[in-house]
Amino acid sequence: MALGGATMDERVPRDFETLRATILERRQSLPKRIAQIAAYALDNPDDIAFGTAASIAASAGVQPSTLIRFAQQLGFDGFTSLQQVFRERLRERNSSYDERLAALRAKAEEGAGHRAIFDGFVAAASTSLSDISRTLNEEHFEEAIALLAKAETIYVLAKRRSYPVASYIAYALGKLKIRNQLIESAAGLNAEMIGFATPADAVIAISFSPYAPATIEETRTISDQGVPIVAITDSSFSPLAQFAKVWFEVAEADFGGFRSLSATMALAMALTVAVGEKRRESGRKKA
Amino acid sequence: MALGGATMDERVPRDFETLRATILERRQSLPKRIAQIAAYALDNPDDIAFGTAASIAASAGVQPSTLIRFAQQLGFDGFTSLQQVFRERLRERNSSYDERLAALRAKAEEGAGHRAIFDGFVAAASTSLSDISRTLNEEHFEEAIALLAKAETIYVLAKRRSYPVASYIAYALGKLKIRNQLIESAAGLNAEMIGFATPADAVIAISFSPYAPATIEETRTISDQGVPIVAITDSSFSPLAQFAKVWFEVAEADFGGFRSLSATMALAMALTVAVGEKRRESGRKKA
DNA sequence: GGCAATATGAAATAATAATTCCAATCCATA
DNA sequence: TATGGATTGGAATTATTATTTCATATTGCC
Repeated sequence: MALGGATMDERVPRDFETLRATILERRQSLPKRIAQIAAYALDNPDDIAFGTAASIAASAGVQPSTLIRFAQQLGFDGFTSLQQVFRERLRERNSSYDERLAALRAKAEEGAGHRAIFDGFVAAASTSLSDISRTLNEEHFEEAIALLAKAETIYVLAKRRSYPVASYIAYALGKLKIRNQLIESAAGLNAEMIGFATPADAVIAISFSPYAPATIEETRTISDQGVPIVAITDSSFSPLAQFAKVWFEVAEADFGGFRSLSATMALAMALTVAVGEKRRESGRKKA
Repeated sequence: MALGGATMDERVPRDFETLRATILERRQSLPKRIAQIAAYALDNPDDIAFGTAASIAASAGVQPSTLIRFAQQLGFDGFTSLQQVFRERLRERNSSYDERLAALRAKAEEGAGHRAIFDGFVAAASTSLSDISRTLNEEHFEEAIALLAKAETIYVLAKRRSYPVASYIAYALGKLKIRNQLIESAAGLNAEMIGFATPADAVIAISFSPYAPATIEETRTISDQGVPIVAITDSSFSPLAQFAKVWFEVAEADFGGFRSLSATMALAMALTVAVGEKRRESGRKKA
């Protein structure tokens, strides 16, 4: 009996894109282990290009024979010829990458197409990141961590453009099992929520110009209750700064009227994880 | 008597640039055939990376044994270890940030202060950005824009980790006066909201592994209603991909267990703004 | 031009890696 | 729940590839 493999009409994918398309098309019908190696192949194409059948199989958690069966199902006569496709891809990419990049730059500069918009946002994000990594005040950073680490509940306060950052902070704090409360306006009960905060808690408030009046108001209120505040904002003249124990000035580059959030996000994540770390440490000390 | 090779003080070049320099420096003193293979190696580094000793030797017009002698003269113990340097070079071109990230991770793990955590998040974000800017499929990008631009209402669907992106998209679409609906679960009315979508609308669905079951379910439902879907996800094997008209694969680097969102954010913003642009264009044409 | 040291070619050998084969397991179907 | 077919794991086999060896050629030096 013939193997499924090389019947007459079978087209063997010669280039990576075709191969990729073929795999995706068939993935529903692939057996479990074969599907596993298929996913691994598309996710780590470089490993396929460089590894040996045994090493790749081990990384993907299957037997070498499965890897060969996978190749054969696709119409190749063995692993070696499948590997050629992955190698070819690397060669082509590297040889033409510089040229392609140059072409893209030229196109973007003459303002053609939507790619320029994408490149603009990527550039804005990169700029913001390198900016914040240069200017971050480490003392403030440590202070903020200390302040947040000893809070009973961390309140997270942000509206409009800053809201995505707040929701990611809330998500991350939750994952780290740190009690937190995101102040959202859905039910119009913000004032009540805020009322529960005490000086034993802490607040992360985020707001950029034009500052959402609600954020300012709520920050003022919560500050009056004696709750310490860590603020992330875009200028030392920000109305948030006056209420905050510690504040960070983050300059985000903008493109097409929308400012990047990447620097703020990076800072927010670093704060969150560092607070988690600090809590683990002091928890250990106490125990 | 010993071969010239491995005397005590000999430093074996570990990276391509050092190797290259070493070869150029010694080339005067190399015997004829060795010089021949040396020249070939520098001119066709990709061949060295992927070929077999026999095939390379044939292309360069020498014997395999010469190739091995060449490697040994440089201090390697054989062709195989020389070849590693050429392969490493190809890999590094793709991911030069990866090493830096790995180093930062190690540093953060051995408790080297909170600054390392911050640097880690910045590095993860930069890596993700440079990655997506290299791999974005422009055709898919244009398709997605076209599809979203002609939608009556754009539904935005994401949970948990992806939710911040969704909320930013909703914010930006609102600013651009594009009708949109963020599918949130607050009131438990998702099913009803989704029910309103028609084939004249469109969906942006975002989900990363581990895929929130609710997102998958809702995407399936809305897809069954014939609403075209643009998906942003992290692997072509993502369950979202099968429902989507167009999908983007975004590989976000992670740090401390939290993946960056910067690439996804940049893509999301670019999509949003490009859709706004496209609408203005076609609006003008009609008027 | 002769001698020694070095370099080269070609085939033999050793090492490594791909592939095949068969028994065990899983899965769907009656 | 029994049965047949497909799938999988793991070792045995085969193929490929790197390396070594040794005889031969070349080069530089006296």
